[in-house]
Amino acid sequence: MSRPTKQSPERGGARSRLLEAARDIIRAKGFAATSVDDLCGAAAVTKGAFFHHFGSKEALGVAAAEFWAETTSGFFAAAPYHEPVDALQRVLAYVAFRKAIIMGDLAEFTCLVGTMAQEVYASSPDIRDACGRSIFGHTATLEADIATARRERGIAGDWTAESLARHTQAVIQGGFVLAKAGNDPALARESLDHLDRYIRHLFHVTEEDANERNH
Amino acid sequence: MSRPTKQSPERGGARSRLLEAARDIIRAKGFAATSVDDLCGAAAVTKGAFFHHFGSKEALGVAAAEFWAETTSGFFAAAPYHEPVDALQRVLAYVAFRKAIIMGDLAEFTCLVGTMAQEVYASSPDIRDACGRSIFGHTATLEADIATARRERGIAGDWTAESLARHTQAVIQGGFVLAKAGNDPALARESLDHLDRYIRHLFHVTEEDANERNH
DNA sequence: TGACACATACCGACTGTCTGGTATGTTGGT
DNA sequence: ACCAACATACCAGACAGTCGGTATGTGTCA
Repeated sequence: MSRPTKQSPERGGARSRLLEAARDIIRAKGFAATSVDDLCGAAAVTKGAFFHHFGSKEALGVAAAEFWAETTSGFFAAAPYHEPVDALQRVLAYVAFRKAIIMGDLAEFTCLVGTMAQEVYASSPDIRDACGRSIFGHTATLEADIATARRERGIAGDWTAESLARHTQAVIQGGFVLAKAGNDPALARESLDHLDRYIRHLFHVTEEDANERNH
Repeated sequence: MSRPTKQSPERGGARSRLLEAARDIIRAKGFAATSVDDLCGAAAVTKGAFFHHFGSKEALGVAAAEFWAETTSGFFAAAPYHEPVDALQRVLAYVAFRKAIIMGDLAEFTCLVGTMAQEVYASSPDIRDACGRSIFGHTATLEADIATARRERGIAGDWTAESLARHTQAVIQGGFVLAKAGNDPALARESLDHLDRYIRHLFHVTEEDANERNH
C-alpha cells in the first residue's frame, strides 16, 4: 500500500505553488484583500505549510515581489525584441512588445509589483522596496539600449537614458491604471502608441526611415 | 450644564468628516486595509453614524470617489492654468501645474481614485466605475483645450485630442506608481517633463517660441 | 548495508483579535 | 410629535498566526 512517493503534489512544491497563487490572486484582488487562506486554498496547501515557508503574510509579499522579478526578467530576456542589431530598433521593439502582450484578462497582463507598491507603499516598506527593486531593475535593462542608441545616433537633448527608461515604465504603469479604471485593455495600448511617437521624436526618426537602417 | 449646542463636532458633519477621513486614510493604506473603525476613529464618529450615512463599506468607497471627483474638479476649475488665452499654453500650463503640486508627502498629492481603481477593479465594479467616472471626467476637461489648440494651430497627426488627454492622465498616474515604488516624489515630476516635451513636439513648438505668442 | 540522528516539508485543529454589519436606543431641531 | 442624526451594545464570521504532531528525505558511522 505505502509507496515511496505517495504525496499527490510532489514534495517541495508548496512554496512555488504559493508564490504562483500569490502572483495571480494578488493581481486580481490586491494584497490586503488576499487572505492567507485564499492562497492556501488556491495552492492546495495548509496553513502549516504556508507558515513553514513564510514567516508572515508580509514576508510572502516580499517573496512574491522577488519571484515576480525573477520570472519577468527571464521572460523579457528571452523575448524577441532584443533581435535588432540597431539599438534604437530594440528600444522601439520593446515598446511594441509591451503593447503586444496586453491581451486577455486585466489580471493576466498587469504588473504585480506596480499594484502592490501602490497599495502598501506606506504600510509595508519591505514589500515596497522589493517592488521598487523589481521595477527599477527592469528599467535598467532598457536603459542600456537607450544609452547605446543615443550614442550611436549622436542625439542631444536635456534628458537622460535613465529618465527615459523610467518614463517608459511610468507610461506602462499608468496605462494599467487607466485600463483598470475604464475596464478596457485598449486604454493601456493607447498610451504606448504615444510613447512610441515620443521616442521616435527624441531620436529624430522621420516617416521615411521608420523601418530599417539609419545614417 | 446642558447648553443648546453641546456636541463638540457640530451636528450634521459626520458624513463629510467621514469622507475626508476616507480620502486621507485610503490614500495612505488602501481601501481594503482601511477598516470602518479606522474611519470612525479619524472622523470622531461612531459606527452607528457610519452605517446611518453609508449602507456598507463599499457604498462609502463609491461616495469617496464621487467626493473626490467633486472636490478635485472644483480645485482644478479654480486653478490658474486656465489663464492663458492661447489654448496650447493652457495645456502646457496644466502639465506644469500638475508638476508643481507634486510636493510634500506621497499620500497628500497622489490620486485617491487611481489608487482605489487599481486595487478594487475586479472585486468591486461599483467603486471601479465611480473611480473611472472621476478620472475620465477630468480628462474631458483637458480634452477641450487640446482640441481647441489643435484646431487653432492646424495640427495633423494620427492621434486624437481624447487619446492625448488620456495619455496625459496615464503619465500622471504612472508617475505616482513609480514615486511610491521608489519612495521619491521626484520620480513623478520627471515623467511630466517628458510629457511636456512630447506635447511641444506634437504642436511643433520650437525652442524660440517656447514662451509667448504663436503664428 | 543498515540503523540511528537529524532536518525539512507538511498537516490541521486551535486561539485571540478584528472585521463589517445590526438592533436598539437617545438627542435635538422644527 | 416626528424624523434625521447620531450613540451604545452587541454579534457571527473571518482574520493572521500558533502549536503539537507526522511523514519523508539525508548525512554518518559502524
